[in-house]
Amino acid sequence: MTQKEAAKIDGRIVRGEATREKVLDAAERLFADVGFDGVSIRQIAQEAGVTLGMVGFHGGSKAELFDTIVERRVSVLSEERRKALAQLFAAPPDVPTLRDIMASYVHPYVGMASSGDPQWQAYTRLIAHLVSDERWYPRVKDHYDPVAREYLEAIVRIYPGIDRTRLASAFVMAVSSMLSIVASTVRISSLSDQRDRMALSELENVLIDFCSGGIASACHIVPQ
Amino acid sequence: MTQKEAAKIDGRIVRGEATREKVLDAAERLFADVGFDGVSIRQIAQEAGVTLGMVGFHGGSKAELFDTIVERRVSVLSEERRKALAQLFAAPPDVPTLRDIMASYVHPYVGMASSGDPQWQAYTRLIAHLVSDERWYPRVKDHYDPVAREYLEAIVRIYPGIDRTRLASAFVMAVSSMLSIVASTVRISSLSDQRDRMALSELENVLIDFCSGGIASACHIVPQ
DNA sequence: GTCTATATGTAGATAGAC
DNA sequence: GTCTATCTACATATAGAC
Repeated sequence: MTQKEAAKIDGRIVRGEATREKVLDAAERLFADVGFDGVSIRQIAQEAGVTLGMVGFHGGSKAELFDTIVERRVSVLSEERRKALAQLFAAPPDVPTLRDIMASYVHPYVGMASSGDPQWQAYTRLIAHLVSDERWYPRVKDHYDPVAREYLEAIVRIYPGIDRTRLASAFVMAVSSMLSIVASTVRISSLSDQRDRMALSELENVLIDFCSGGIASACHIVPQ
Repeated sequence: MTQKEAAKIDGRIVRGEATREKVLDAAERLFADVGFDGVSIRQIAQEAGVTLGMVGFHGGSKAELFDTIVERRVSVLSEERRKALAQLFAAPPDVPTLRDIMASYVHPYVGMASSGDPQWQAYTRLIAHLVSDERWYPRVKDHYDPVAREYLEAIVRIYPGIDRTRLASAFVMAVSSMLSIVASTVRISSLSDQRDRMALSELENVLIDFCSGGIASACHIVPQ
């Protein structure tokens, strides 16, 4: 019996899924605003429009709830990036530039943030909290590291003589600036009108120039 | 009557100052580890080795305590940066490079972090939390913005035709990467031995290359 | 699946003795 | 200046009725 058939038969299951999503979405928004410790489960319940018990039932403990929220976004983003990177190397005669590679890393993230989906916007703010959090950073790091390593190797393929230690450090710096600028831009634009969504798209080019130029400079490479 | 004379006459005043410092230092370390909401006043009291009432007496409310901790570092750092920037422009025939300017912004911060003072190390981790925090960021922003503006104007003086909007964005990106990389490096090295303190000094050059190269690239400038 | 009620602990802040 | 004791509110988590 498929899930869909089950949903047909028993209305409570679909209602349950809807409730679960309301809980996760509300928690994502609140965690994004004030971080893990700044939010109470009661606030999440109120934001989601459900009772306190429902948060525990669908989300488990507060920490489990947080983990769930992070994990459901990671795979989507990693998939986008892998596809973008593969596409760059798909046409053998054309060698992608460092800027191309960084653009393919940055663009999916900015794309999610500027898609208009308030949940993805919340997620970018949530992630920005995590990079300075000793408790959660190791976990998200494990999720994002595999793809980041693929990007480092792609850069090494183009610049075989590159200093790998410097490259790794510079890449972390680039990611930090991306997370921070997107989160703060989203934070500002989510308070105002449509016009500001353009700002993020324009900022994307500045960000990509900054990241690729910064890495090139840090690794003593002549971008070409 | 000077404070010192008062201290001589009444021993409680010096003891009180010492207690106050213990409270502020302990709070700084704990806020750095887990952020504002992750710490209880009781934990601060225990870390400082004082009673709960003492934290309230010397630190005021939790928010006031936090403000005090941030403010006592800002002036020191801003002073260092202003001195460094003025020195760059002190010898009129020599025009400082963009890299020189960014180095004079980054170096004081890295210097405090790598000085070995655990309180300055804690502060760098604390600041890293704030940039993604809606409640505190506006306040520290007000503290740091004046000096940042002086740096932007210094860069404009060297590159009069520069795109100021791009420059401002790129500068924020550079600062973000600095805050993040210093905090995470300090976090790692504070758990291990002296040898790792070298790492931050070496990383400083990579960071300065990254920031200046990134800004140059984002502003379509040819660094020279 | 959903709700109410509650068990159990901890939060920030302060009053009052010394 | 310092300590103890306590007020009031809110936290997480779950048991049990529906």
